[in-house]
Amino acid sequence: MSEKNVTENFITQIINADLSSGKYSKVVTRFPPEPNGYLHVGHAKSICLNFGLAQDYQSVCHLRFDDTNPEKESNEYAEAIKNDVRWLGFDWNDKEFHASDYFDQLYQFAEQLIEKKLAYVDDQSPDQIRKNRGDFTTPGVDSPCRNRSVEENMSLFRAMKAGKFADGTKVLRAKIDMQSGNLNMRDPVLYRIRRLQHIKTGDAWCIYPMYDFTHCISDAIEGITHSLCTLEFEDHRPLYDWVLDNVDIDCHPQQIEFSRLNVSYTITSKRKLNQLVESKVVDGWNDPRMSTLSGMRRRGYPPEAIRNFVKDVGVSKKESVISMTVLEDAVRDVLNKTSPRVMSVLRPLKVVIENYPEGKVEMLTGSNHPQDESYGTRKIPFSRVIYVEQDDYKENANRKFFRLTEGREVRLRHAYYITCQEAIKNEEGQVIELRCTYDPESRGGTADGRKVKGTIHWVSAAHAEEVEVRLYDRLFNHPKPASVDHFMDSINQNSLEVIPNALLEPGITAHNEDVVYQFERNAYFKRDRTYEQGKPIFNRVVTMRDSWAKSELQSES
RNA sequence: UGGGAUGUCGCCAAGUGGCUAAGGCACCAGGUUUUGAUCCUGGCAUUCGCAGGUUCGAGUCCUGCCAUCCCAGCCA
Repeated sequence: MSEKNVTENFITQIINADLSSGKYSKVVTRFPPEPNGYLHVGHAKSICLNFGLAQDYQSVCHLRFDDTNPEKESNEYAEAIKNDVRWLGFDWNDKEFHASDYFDQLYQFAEQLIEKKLAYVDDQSPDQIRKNRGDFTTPGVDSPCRNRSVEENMSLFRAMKAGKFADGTKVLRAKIDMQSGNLNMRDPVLYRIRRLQHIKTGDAWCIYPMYDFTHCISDAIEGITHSLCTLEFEDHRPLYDWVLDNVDIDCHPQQIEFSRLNVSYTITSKRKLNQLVESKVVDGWNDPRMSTLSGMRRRGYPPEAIRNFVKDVGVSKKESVISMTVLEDAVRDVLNKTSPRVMSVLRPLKVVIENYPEGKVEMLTGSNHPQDESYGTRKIPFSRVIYVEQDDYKENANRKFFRLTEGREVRLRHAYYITCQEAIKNEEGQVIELRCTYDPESRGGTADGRKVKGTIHWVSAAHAEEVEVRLYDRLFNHPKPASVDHFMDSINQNSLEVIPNALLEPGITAHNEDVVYQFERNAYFKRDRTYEQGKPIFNRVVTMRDSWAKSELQSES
């Protein structure tokens, strides 16, 4: 991968052309969330694009809160958004702005439009406005208020601002074209009356500007060069340009649309995400299964992995759904390089090593990372009674099974060769214990040139720590849950499996509480810091590739 | 049926008329390995939504058709 944050795409081509033609000498971008919810993967694409572009062009990206609708906005969301952007690895320095910073200027520009006979106050009800807008095949009908005089419009608009009218009784509209094929151009509403506390301006205003009027002007005021947004705003671009063309401002940013990021088996709609939270299907907005940045953070996804993922996926105008495997691969790629290795047995099966002295404890040395010596080594206690994974024993196993079965010898990771002598069953016929013997000469290497196919992990019974482990799987069964009629019906009922008493080698939970570990031969896990009572909890970040399990699955079917 | 957009391998995505259509993920086959992980090697679109046309030459240009997505908030 190149050192660039953003790989070449149609937007960088536009920027390069603008730079070489001399249209701009620097680029300024912006990430403009409305503080009315939590950020999710989809936002990650916009963040990485806008901030990444700014870095690539030695420039700046503004963080601008699009706070023009006090109805759903809160400071709590704004703080969470800032936290998430920082976590993702980006910084806006002192370039934090709010659309509300421009309310005065916006108001002046609105009066300008009135003076230019390009805006008017409309008395129609929302219902009448909707009816008169027409539809795809029917042209709109001019409002009876459309030809009010400049003076009348001005005094009416000032009266709106002064709070002389009730909420919803009047709006300021742009006078464009009620016949336009683009419904956004059929005299769009510019200002509405709404008596609500605003997170920044309190009750200073009772009229609030609409997105289409605010966004372009905010961009222009801040000197944004390239205003990047998602595809659904394509139809708004003519209006974006109309406003800037008709208002006295000497900056005209270019709006460029790209396709949203959709990931298979996930949902990013704010409404639906909220439904998951409200119905308690998940454990809050930061549930490790959520597509929110806070969820991915809690899950243990490294921010670098998300950045790499977004970069891998690219930027285009094609509507797409990226397979979750691409995200998982990006997560594994980072984790493989950065996670210390550790041994943990999730589903324990007792093993007694008959020829190992009772009461003896050896401290064996294990490397913390097989490919990176800088991670060092650690001491792991070994004794007569250990636990291995239930899956690592199979009765009457064939030659392809490299693990334990009667008479077969395997390597215990970082320890000795053991041979399974006997499996002890309970009354129901389940194997509850293995009797094995070990080869004292086999510690640390092949003693006599004997090779074993399998190496399995283990923990010493007397030393292991009990931990709770949570195994997460995709939240939905359907690859495009957003496309089904009732998305709640496609929820994967097995998206969380709790293992209350897994066993972890000692010495791990006492320190480095936020590192992601690889439980060898198993998966990556990160300590859940939202629960502090009781035994330590580990969330599974992502599984490892498992070609054995895959081939087993195939041979079954 | 109005307006706006998009169609290149299972999923993304390069390609801007001229060598045999990049790359990643997935998948398949081997090799290394004290993780059936990692790593390494090889395979994986005679063809670019379809049909015509222009051209010595077209995924790239033209015409027509088809498919999909977005738009009728005083949301963003």
